[in-house]
Amino acid sequence: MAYWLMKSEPDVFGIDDLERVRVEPWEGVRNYQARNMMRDEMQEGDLAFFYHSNCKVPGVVGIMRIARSGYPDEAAWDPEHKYYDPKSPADNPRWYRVDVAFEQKFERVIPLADLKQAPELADMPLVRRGNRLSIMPVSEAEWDFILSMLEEA
DNA sequence: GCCAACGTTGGC
DNA sequence: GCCAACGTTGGC
Repeated sequence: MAYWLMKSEPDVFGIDDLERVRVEPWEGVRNYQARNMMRDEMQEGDLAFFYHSNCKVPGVVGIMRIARSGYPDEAAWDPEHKYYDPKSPADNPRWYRVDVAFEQKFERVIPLADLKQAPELADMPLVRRGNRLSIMPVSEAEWDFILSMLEEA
């Protein structure tokens, strides 16, 4: 089983939204690196940190589970849709999504500022300057370390 | 709201 | 195939 981290803006879709709907297609990813991970690597049963970006306190806010591995992002086919992409025809889909299921909302946010301070996490794309990758793999050691940060004051 | 960093587009 | 211009991301 693999671990991941997935970013979303809470104003658009946050952990509370996921808790309410329980399962949600993670649509609208329009970056090839992230696409490849969803299409080729994410497996049902994998766990992912839910990360809030572009908000007052960016950070890790909970855990979700991959409920369905990669399949074409149908939003790309709908001209009315925000995520429509005419270059992604139905017979040759360019964009993919996975379904995610709510697992857990943390008692508190683990702020990006704290993640940046931990030498154990220095290799994560998340803490590297200028990195905009919205989906990234997390090693088991990084996963465990981030969870351990919850215990701290 | 600002702006640095990055990915994508499109002219050539 | 290069690279400047542009749009987007996302922290601050």
